[in-house]
Amino acid sequence: MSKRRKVGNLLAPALLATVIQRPTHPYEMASLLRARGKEDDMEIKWGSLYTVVGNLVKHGFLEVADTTRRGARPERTVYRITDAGRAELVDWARELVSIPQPEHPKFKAGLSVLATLSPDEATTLLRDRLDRLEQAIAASRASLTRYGRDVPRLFLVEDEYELAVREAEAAWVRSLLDELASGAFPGLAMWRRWHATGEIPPEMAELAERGSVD
Amino acid sequence: MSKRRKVGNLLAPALLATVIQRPTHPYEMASLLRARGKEDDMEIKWGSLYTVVGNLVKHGFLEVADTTRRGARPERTVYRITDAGRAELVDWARELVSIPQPEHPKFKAGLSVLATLSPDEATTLLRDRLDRLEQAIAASRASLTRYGRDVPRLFLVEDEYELAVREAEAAWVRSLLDELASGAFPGLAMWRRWHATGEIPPEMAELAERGSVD
DNA sequence: GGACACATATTCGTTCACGAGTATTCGTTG
DNA sequence: CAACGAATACTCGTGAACGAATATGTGTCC
Repeated sequence: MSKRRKVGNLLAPALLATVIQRPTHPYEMASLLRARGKEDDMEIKWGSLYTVVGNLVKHGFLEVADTTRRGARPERTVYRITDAGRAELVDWARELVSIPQPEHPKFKAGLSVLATLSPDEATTLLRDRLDRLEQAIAASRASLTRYGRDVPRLFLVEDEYELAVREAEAAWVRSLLDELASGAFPGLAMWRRWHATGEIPPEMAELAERGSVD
Repeated sequence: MSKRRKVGNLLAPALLATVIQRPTHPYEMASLLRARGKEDDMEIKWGSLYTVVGNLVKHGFLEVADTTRRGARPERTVYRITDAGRAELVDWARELVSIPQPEHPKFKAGLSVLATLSPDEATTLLRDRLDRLEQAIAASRASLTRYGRDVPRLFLVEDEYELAVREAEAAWVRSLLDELASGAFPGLAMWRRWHATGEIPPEMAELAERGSVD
């Protein structure tokens, strides 16, 4: 499938896209990213920053342009992008945009063990999530409007995308909650009985053994 | 925020949820998960499986129940869940369900470097993505209907969730494509000119320096 | 009946991500 | 003008994640 990259960390394309504008030192790359509101995108980890820059250099995507010192502060190494780096950035961008990848959000992991909770508790927790989601959505919408005033739309698409996805999630949770509240959720009675008595319902017994070894 | 777990890997709750049914050896945990169609959820990595089980043991969430051998095959170690393990599973499930976490899908990383591509190429690539998304959605829908025949809805919620999110993504991409095709996308002319001439448009010059150091 | 693919079951070594620490300087507030 | 918090700039060690290798068992197709 998608050929495996020499440098795999998703911080890398963001860094390349920063350095492509002009040579920079690592700390400034992070600072520029942050100023553009990508902190949420990338959650910049200081530990990774220097490792990733190092790897980019090792594979010829960046090269040292200069080293300077201001006062007694640690020395700065300023990096410049190479032709290979430009090529890698464009190629990677193409791949990221055009090929949907299976994602593994935490919520999915949570849903896949939802059965460990009782239906009543699940309902309460889902309601909590919905509240939090709605708050996050409102905040995100507000911040988009604010940024929208002086940042071109082109640099806000990721945030618009995220907002759209979060809204879809909220809608889905809402509809699940409806089914749980109204009792329309199929198998709800079984689920409830199972948690009340602790007995594995016959409908599930055979199911649980699927994939056994031996 | 969410207190940091002794064992952080999201494979862990899935494993605990498997072992809670009856004692099992690692390979069988994976095999059971796979049979339940969680392979996509978790993308089981053989390398991680044994590390994670080991860590679960180290922190007292699992304990050795038995070791057996069949023929000349490697020895199996069968694990059993502990009370601490049960508590951890439930607590973790609660957290995963009720607290939305910032996610970092690859597409978002792609969108955040979308400007490195020309508007025309971006359009083509987004169309590719939409095609692939639609195929994935159709496949996912088909598999849900098939499973739905004999697996209770409760064990398919993650897949329903994923489907809903993918559909939202497709809708969002579609609407972005419309704006690009019709020319309604704000700043499209600027974006196009910039890629044609290579000159940084004045609207962006000041923007690009935001967050500079010094 | 022999060959080949697929399943069983795990170990090991390497790479990589990242948290936490460090040391200086700047800006601000009382 | 002193003091303190924030920003600057990076280093290092730990531990987790994973790829790849290993080796036998089992089913099946001709």
